[in-house]
Amino acid sequence: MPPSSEPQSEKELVTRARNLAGLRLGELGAQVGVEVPDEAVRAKGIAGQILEKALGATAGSRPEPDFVGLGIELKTIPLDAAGKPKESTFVCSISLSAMADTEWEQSTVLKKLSKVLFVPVEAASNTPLRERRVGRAYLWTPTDEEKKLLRADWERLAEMIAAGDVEQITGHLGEVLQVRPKAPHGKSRRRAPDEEGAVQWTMPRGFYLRPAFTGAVLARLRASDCKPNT
Amino acid sequence: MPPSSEPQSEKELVTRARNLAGLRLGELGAQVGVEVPDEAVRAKGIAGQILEKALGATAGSRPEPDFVGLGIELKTIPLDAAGKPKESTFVCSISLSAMADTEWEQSTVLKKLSKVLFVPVEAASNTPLRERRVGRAYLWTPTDEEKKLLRADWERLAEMIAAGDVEQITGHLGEVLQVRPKAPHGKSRRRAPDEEGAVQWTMPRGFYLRPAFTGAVLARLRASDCKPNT
DNA sequence: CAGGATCCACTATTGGATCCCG
DNA sequence: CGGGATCCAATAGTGGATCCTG
Repeated sequence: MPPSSEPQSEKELVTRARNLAGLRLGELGAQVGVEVPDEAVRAKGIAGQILEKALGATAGSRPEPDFVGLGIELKTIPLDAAGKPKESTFVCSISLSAMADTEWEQSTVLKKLSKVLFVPVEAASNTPLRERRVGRAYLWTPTDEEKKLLRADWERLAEMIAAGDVEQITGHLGEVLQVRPKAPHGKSRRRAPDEEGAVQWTMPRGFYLRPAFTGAVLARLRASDCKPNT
Repeated sequence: MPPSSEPQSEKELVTRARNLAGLRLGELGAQVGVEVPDEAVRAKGIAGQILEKALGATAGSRPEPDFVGLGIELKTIPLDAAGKPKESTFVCSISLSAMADTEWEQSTVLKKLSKVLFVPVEAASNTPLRERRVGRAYLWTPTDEEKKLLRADWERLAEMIAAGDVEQITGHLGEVLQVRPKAPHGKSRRRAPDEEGAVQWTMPRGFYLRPAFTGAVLARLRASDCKPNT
């Protein structure tokens, strides 16, 4: 199986994704021409890259939805032995200087999260990378309640950034959406406005969804399997 | 100030207790004739004993409410630097053999918790015992919702004990009420019925309230200070 | 022993730091 | 560098063990 072509409809995408359930990363990687390393520390992100190819995602590393034509973002979710998300989910990098003149409705966070295909992947650390299985995929659009939570966190954080208080932000802030470093190492720096609008150099950051939030989302989507009419 | 006499009304008790707010355990201990050791590990329970004397509790170590005439139980709650309960709250020992023929309505847990005077005490471990201050006291009667939670946990746990499954009980069980060891050391043993009703020797245990539960109760009671009419 | 509880080793969580690819 | 994320040291939480007094 070569890397797939882009699916032409939501239905086709979900069908394809669900047909991958049960496959191991080793098999799936081989099918799309990606070798899976032994060491997990040298392979961060590889599950996401394999699934992009297997499902025909087109955006590459451009700032667009993975499935451009469908406006759908692909996210793999690492699950622990109990089936709960093991890690937070990266949403997007933050352009610190652009936050001051952006509204929630135009934000990259809302765009990225408007329609997401979540693909769970086993990630118990004692299971070798190659043996980890793909789970059942779900297409998610935030409910009004979920949007309200995201928006409240985003506005609080955006305001702090716009005010130049980026150094006061820690990963503790935000009930469901948090800001954390997003950099190759701790010494990376980029420009941001400070309290007086002058430039300061600060660490690059990104928005992340907390594991408890993605866990609740997955639980809701799984429950909907039992009530096909809702 | 000598040890107090028993207060004659709820109102008198609460007034007395609130007049202690702000005092340090060292001062209060001196007033009632209790010397406060330096080492906290040698003084478990001393805050409770000082407050019993200061408020005129009468029951001693009998299985009765601390204020017999008023039917009120006294509990000190250790608070961390953030004002949240640091430890679980001991409710009562469990007579394992008596659980089989006891209903919730007659249980010691319900009796003990029907009316409780909670007295918070500072307990940040870097604050010396003598310097820890008494906080604002609150008289608590469980709401219907709180009673429902307590009852559900109690019935589940009582059933396990009655069935002889006491060794299967861990501190993980119970949303607000849990069962944990209550013994001078890990080798204490007492008799309990086993699965077939024969005797088995097991560790003495007690019921405890989880810190998250007492924290929520205190938060509700504090909030009521702002709305005196509710 | 019953009643007053806290101690503290261990587990679970988390958030700052880091790694690969195109 | 932007996009795909996970690693793992440090902190928070918990529950089994323990301590004092009358």
